[in-house]
Amino acid sequence: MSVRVRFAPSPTGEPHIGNVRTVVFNWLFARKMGGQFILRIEDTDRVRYRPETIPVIMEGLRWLGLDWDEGPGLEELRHAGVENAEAYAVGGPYGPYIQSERLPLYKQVAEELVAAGWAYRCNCTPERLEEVRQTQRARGQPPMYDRHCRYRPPDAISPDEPHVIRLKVPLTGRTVFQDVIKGEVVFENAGIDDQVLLKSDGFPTYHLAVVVDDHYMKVTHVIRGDDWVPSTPKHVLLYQALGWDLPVFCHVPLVTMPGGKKLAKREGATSITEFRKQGYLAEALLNFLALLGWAPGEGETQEIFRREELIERFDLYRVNRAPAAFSYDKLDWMNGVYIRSLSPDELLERLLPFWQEAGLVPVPCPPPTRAVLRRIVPLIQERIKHLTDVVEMTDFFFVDIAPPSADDMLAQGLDAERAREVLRRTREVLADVPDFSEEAIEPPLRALVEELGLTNRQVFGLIRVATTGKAVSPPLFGTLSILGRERVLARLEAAERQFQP
RNA sequence: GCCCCCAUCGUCUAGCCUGGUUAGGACACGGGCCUUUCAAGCCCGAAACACGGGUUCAAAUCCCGUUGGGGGUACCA
Repeated sequence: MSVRVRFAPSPTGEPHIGNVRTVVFNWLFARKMGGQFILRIEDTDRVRYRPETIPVIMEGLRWLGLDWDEGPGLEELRHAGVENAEAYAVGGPYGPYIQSERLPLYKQVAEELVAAGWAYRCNCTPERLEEVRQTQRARGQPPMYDRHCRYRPPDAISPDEPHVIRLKVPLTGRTVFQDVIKGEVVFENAGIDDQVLLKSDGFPTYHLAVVVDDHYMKVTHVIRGDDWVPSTPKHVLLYQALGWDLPVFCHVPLVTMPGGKKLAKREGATSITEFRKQGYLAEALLNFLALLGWAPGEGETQEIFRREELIERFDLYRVNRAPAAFSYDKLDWMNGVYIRSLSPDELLERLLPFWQEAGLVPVPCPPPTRAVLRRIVPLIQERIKHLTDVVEMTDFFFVDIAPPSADDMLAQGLDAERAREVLRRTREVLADVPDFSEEAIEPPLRALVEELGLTNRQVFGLIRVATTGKAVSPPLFGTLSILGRERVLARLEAAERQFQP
């Protein structure tokens, strides 16, 4: 039987990076096993529901290269109010893939459970429930539903009045399940709450919906975050009540923030959209995420794995049991590695939107500008860790700079008189070179250093500040060449004027 | 509180299952080389088996406990 796994986000916002890592494991496992990866939208929480996040979630997955074999089709996406639904519709033989489109199914299963004595109706008010919990807490007891309605006559609550349906958890015994990375996990039934399966608004809770859908969608491996472990016995009970085969459970450890603390906005990106905006490459993020909690083992020290290599080597059974802290440092390094591995043309394509976003390059990019960009790229390729870094590093190519302060230009220890001389002589030399190519510029400039009896650092440093306005810039000769004679001479002159009394 | 999970350098990890390693790699960090700045690259360095008991000739590896961390405890997922 073919492996079938799923990612089932709740459209209440963008999944945080820990969830995304879990998706990566699901996807990798499906691809590795030649199985199917299913996308299912779990929109059963009507209070927090935000339909506009559905396409955002899908865009994120696509950007990362995590394609799904089955998922919401055209009609369901339109029902959900997704604009441009055609762009996202995939469909599949076990749809619908949006839970709000499957309500009758959940209702039917819940009623079957009631009829079979595995569930019961409950019309306790939220107020009563809260009261019960309060007193339990006060007594130091675990807060659980007190099963008030469980012991009322079956016809005490009419199917027509508002009520919920709860799972009738066995009072004794234990529920056991096997987990791919944890092994056997045991729960005492006495500690398991009579979970609500069907809410009073007719929507199922996660617990009912996930079991029903995973069953009917023929999901073979439930790979999800560790936080679901305590709910799993409820699901197991449901499978048993329904007489359905259990899927293989695999609870992967959670991802924490660098400090080891819970994932939270604040410091750094937490969603795919944010990483994308901050100039990370999809292939770098994928590589990084795959290695967060998983390693090929067997003494392997390689860390850079292309998508195909990840698929080939990924092993669900080797996923680490301990939680992993997200490391922006390591991601940044890896992003740099991927940036450096790109061809200059490819890098240019990736960089273009960031230059445009910053307003440095027009949209669309005119061919002559593109030619200039193509010359800039090799100069900055090994100097950026994020695509966004290019903006600050190259802005002086596109906009006029203010003449640098005298202080900035004297940072290399020259006095004003000397600095003026250097700038003047540089201007003379550069005015004379036959063409403004890097090759034509470098030798006379080096000769000038000799002539003035100064160091490379002193002379080139000054020229750098004068022409780019920065103490740190791409390599000088290439930079000057791209800037062009006219602008270089003008900036040198402006810089020189800074020393006029 | 109760339940569940987890524990190797600061971080990600290899090693653990099938006890015997100078406990390996990477990021970050420190130093050096290269060098027009910054990077990149190369070399070197510092850095870990949480603690306590067992079992054993031998424990990072197996068992128990402690501590610590995380998760769950909703008509959220």
